[in-house]
Amino acid sequence: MPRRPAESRRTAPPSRTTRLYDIIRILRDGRVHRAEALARRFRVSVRTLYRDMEVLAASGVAIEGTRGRGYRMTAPLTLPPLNLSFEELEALHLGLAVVGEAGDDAMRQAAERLAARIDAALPEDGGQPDGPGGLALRPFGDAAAGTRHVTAVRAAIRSRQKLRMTTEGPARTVRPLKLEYWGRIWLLNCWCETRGDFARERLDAITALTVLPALFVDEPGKSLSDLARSEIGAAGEGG
Amino acid sequence: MPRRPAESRRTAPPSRTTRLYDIIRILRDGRVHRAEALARRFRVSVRTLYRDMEVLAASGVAIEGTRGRGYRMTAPLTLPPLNLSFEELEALHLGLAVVGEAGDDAMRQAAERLAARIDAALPEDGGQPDGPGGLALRPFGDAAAGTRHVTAVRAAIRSRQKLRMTTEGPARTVRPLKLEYWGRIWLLNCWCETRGDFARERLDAITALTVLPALFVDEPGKSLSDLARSEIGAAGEGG
DNA sequence: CAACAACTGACATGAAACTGTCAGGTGTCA
DNA sequence: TGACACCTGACAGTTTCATGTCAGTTGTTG
Repeated sequence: MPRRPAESRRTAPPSRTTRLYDIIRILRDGRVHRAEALARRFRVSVRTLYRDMEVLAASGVAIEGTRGRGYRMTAPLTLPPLNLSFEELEALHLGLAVVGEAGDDAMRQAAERLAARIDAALPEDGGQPDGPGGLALRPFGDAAAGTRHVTAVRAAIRSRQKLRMTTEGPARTVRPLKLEYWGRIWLLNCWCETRGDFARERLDAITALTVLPALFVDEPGKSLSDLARSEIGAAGEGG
Repeated sequence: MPRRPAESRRTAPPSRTTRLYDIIRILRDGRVHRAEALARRFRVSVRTLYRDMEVLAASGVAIEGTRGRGYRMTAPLTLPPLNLSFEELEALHLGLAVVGEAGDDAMRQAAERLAARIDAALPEDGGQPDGPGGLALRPFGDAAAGTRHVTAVRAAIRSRQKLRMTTEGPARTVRPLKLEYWGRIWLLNCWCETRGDFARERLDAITALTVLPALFVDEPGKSLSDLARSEIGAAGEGG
């Protein structure tokens, strides 16, 4: 059967794809729509309209149908498929983790929901997701535990407040100097008052953290620039 | 023509959808692959392989083909289409704005790039995007300006540090009490020492902000609970 | 400049998808 | 409890899509 030229689509019944997009546009008004009315509007059977709704739902469009009532869209915003570098994924994850800790209730819940859904959308085994469009990558996992303290630590660095922290040993008092980020792991560089030496602590290993009211000032041999010098010395020796 | 039962797919040539997913899996190694080799591997013609690449690219998969060389994937991570509530979009945007301000250089750049691309992916006019899967909604706009001070203000609230701020009048010293979030606008509820009264300031209106070392304690009539009582009183009178 | 490999349109064929019809089941609401 | 409207499987007929073939174009690299 010879294919109709594209311009005849204006008078031909619309393709299924076109109809699906049009259904989305209509539903975006947030109102309830009955399948029979939509079917009539697109001049298809109600069975076809039910098939359409099934396909849209399977494609990830947030549609909900209720017996005795009709269809409505539950999330009117849709991001298209996004290709991310690893850095962008980390930024996305970190940003949602920060909002998940620091935002007000509604914002925190929204951030947590979104992070969970992004996590679910990126399964670890690379398996094919149920619906079309998805791709498999790696999960967010427990990285939120590592970001839990970022906000507090960063603020303490800025306001030069000492920290009392526990990792696996006894609690220690430290002067937080700088944060580093190594792909999913945050490292705190600090002067440890308890041990009298510089230390590097992974934030995800901190089990208890208290921001102390005590402030600190730079002292010779214990500042960020001293840390940098000791690193340069160590790097020089190492080769 | 009777439809083959699903289980016979295991011995039948794979469906196009399966092949497309398999192509993505292969390309994810980051290496260059020639179309002829992929075609041989999937036992299809090279023309079909070229059609597949066109469909994958149109679906948002980050593939690039170079004449004389082959195909490779340029962004190995892909988020599928995500349906977002307005709150989730705000959380996403806020999270990226925070990382864009607070992250280290690589993280900040990644956050800014991603926010820009999300912004671009949600055009204002609600038009149908070029490829399948995407939907149009509203742009991010300039909300980052309003989030610039969130981190500092929140930390000041927690550590009970006074703030010196300028909006459109002269600089004022305030005691930050609580932050509220009203869909893209952050409001700071505070006791204004300069004016001797409670005040509500929009964070995006703050042009200069300094976190003072001075701390404050609750005083009768000037605390968060006093603010709540004054709000209840006003609400009671109003209706 | 030649080799390499991406890239594209047109056509015919067979397979797959879409559609309407039919019959029947199910949850919500007043 | 009845009205309402969602929901689903099976079947047959129609339409669309995927594919291979063919011929030709184009950009990159050494």
